Amino acid sequence: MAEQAAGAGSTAAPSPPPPKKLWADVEFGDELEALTVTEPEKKQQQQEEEEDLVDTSPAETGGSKTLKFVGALEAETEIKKVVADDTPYTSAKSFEDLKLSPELLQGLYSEMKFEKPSKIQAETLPMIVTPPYKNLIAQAHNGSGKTTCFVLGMLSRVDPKMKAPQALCVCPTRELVIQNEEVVLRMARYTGVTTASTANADSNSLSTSSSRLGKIVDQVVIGTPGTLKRWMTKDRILETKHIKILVFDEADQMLAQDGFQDDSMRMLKNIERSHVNLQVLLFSATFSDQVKDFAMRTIPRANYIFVEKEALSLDVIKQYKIHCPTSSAKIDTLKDRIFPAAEKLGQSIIFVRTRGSASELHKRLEADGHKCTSIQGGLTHEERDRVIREFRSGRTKILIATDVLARGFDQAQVTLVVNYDIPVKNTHPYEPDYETYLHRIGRSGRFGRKGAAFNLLVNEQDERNLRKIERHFNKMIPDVAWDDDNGIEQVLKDAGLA
DNA sequence: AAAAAAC
Repeated sequence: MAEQAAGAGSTAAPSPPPPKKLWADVEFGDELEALTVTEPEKKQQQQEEEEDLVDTSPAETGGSKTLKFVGALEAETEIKKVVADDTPYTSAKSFEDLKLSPELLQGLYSEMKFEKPSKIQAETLPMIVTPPYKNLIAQAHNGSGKTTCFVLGMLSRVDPKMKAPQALCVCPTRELVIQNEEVVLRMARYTGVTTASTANADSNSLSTSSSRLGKIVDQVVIGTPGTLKRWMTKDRILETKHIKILVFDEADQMLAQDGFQDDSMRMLKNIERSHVNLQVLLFSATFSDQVKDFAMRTIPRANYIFVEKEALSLDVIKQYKIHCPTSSAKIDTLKDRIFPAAEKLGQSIIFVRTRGSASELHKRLEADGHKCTSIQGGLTHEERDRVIREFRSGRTKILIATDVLARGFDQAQVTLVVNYDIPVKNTHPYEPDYETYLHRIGRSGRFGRKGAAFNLLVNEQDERNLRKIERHFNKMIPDVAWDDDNGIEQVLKDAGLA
């Protein structure tokens, strides 16, 4: 792709080029998030009243130690918002409320086609863009518009005239880096802000980034932890002294001990050394209690927004379990029952546990004449990019993936997720991985669209793990018979998909 | 006893 050939240095967009279609004809769901306002009028009024109450209430004293509880904004979704001090925030009813630059507003309206802030945007954006630019830990449902929150946060704070990195966004996968960079580039279209990303750098095989480039002059830098760390330390091409805002996307994974905690902490410390008031933003759909504790200790004096875990398993995604007597019944169920129904619907992602099973399942399905592709971390970057490009364009309907794609991947056409393997932690014995489960099924049903998820169970351990998942989210997951194709058709009809 | 990044 042309933009990759440009390398890590500059994907500059000073004057608006003719609208270029990214990812072929596929739109990012983000475009829709601000348009879909499902919130009933009454509820919104109620919310505004609560906000007003908060804003007019006498300021409490006591400094940063006393957290002020703002209250459940919306009883049904159990959102808990707490501000770290007495800064009054009013939720943004329009993007104009945020005092953004005209260029940025133009990007929001004419490029992104946004009309008004989504719910999470209305709540978090004032916290992000209002001085004194406090830290924020924010949890919001899958597909509710988190990306826009932190991208707008970064863009509203950088100075296009200063040719140095001022905003840094760290993501867990290459695919997410690319996706987020696309959003930044589109939103920044009229601002003159440029971006650098680790994905551009390492897909270019001409040379390594360090030998080819001088210091990065782009205002917004997006990347995966390993390369970013190298850019800061060994290569010394990423200057951190002007960075004002640091974003962790999929923050719970970035801070998890078995995730990227070490890299993230090192980067944070590295940047903080030269910053008195670095603004740190954490965004994710999930925060396990353990990671939540760690995040709140690590990012002190932060505003935060959390959602009860029960409220996260969205009812828009219909979930089912299918008991399969044997492993071969599992693959038959996939081929003979699920695929015929799925192919009519849109696109599907089949999640498996290991790299090996991803390519093995891919081979077996292909040998049986099923058109599909697979992606996992063992592929080369070029192969990964190609697979994603084909899926984005709609040329492939069925994508087999490891958890490389479990989080953040935003493709509106995905209507069906299959957990060919139930997500488990790497513990003795396997425990279900609740967060990964939620992220996986959240690849479907983006922005209030319909979606369905099938869990294939083959042994007692699978059964146990799914029961635990049901209990954890306090959600009954109904059965479908493995050998009854009418059953699956019927269920998809119930889900509003067939 | 995995996956993600990257050495």
